[in-house]
Amino acid sequence: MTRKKIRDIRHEEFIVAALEATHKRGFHAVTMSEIAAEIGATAASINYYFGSKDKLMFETMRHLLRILGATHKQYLDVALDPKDRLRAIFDAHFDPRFFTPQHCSFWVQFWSAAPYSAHLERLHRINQSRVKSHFRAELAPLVPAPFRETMRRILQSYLDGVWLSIAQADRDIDPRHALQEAHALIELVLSAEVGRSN
Amino acid sequence: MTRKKIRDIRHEEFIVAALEATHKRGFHAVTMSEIAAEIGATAASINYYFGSKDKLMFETMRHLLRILGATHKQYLDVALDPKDRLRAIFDAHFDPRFFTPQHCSFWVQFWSAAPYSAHLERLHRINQSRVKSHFRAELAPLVPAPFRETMRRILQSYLDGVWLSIAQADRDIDPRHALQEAHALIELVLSAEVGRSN
DNA sequence: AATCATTTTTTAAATGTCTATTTAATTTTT
DNA sequence: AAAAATTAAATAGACATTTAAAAAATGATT
Repeated sequence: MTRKKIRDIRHEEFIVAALEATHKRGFHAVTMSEIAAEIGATAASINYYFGSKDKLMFETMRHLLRILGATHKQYLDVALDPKDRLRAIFDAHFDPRFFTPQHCSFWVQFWSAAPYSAHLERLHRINQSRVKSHFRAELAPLVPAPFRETMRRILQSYLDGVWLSIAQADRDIDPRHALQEAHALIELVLSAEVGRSN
Repeated sequence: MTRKKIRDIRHEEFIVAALEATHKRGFHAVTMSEIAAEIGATAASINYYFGSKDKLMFETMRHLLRILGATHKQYLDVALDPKDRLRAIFDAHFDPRFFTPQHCSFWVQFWSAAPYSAHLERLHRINQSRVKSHFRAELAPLVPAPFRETMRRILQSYLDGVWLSIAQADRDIDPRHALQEAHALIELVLSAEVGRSN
């Protein structure tokens, strides 16, 4: 077995700490010391490993995006038909491993911070177009071209909106319920009578 | 004519300044000086009129909520049937007076800041339940009870999601297009075949 | 109209706090 | 012994808020 390097262990620990501390205190309000305290370390060691607070936040976000991508891939691998593939996007976003208050909080704060940081914005844009092109590809065999973009934007806005509402609600959320509702929306979109838009 | 008090003039000026400056720099990054500079004033005068930065932000948010409420009322007043009344919620949110990059930015940042400020959270909760109960009331005559809550959450999440995407996109947005798409979603929701909700 | 006292508005500068980052030394691991 | 990891303390900059004084407006009285 490849013995884990301390560097890698700390990287992961601090990222988890950043998620937790940010959830508690907010993206901007959270301090280096608070994050470090989360794992009984000291602020200086964050800089030793990450270089700066911004870089830690950046890496934390990348971490979330990697999980999301990998989870999505898993669902795609077992999808049997076009509808399954479309569902896979929601399945990934609403996967219990991913769909936690901590993650939703961080995600929403990332959204609101992205327009003001070149690095975060780049990350955001990359993910946004990734999701967009997946939606497009999966909708292609299911929805006729003239309505496809409208349906895509509806689905994508809905997806973002749900995350937002989770980040706000402090009560615990049931991923299965969110997923069920997303599937209901998919049915709705796919059952749309062609010819009556607006 | 009631001559406007200086106090009222400044109140409005600073709120507009806060919206503009926050749009440029972000909710947390923006400084008192930047806001004041927006109207050629000085940071100290903000405190003279508002007491603190937090209070200015609070008042700015209240200002947005007042506009939203009033606009909604206008649309309700001319609504002829239940569907119009449902549309009125979207009409208000997507009204050109309201649906600007500045407003969307501020709104999204408010969302992400609310969980960490008792005052902002209260404001947020009030608005959230206001919108929620309007949706419920307007959907009542249009959608049978078993599906109503699901449909409401879909519509409401979609609404929030659109705002989010506007705050991100720096390109200008066409309110009419957003509205058209919202109306398409309403049609979709109302045309749902009862009995097939996955 | 003009003066002047009073109140309102505005500002420059001072204050004090908070916090990311750096540094230099210490502890732990290899 | 050398390298890696960790920390306490120092540094430095940013910024909201306070303070005390100046400037502008107000209005009553000549």
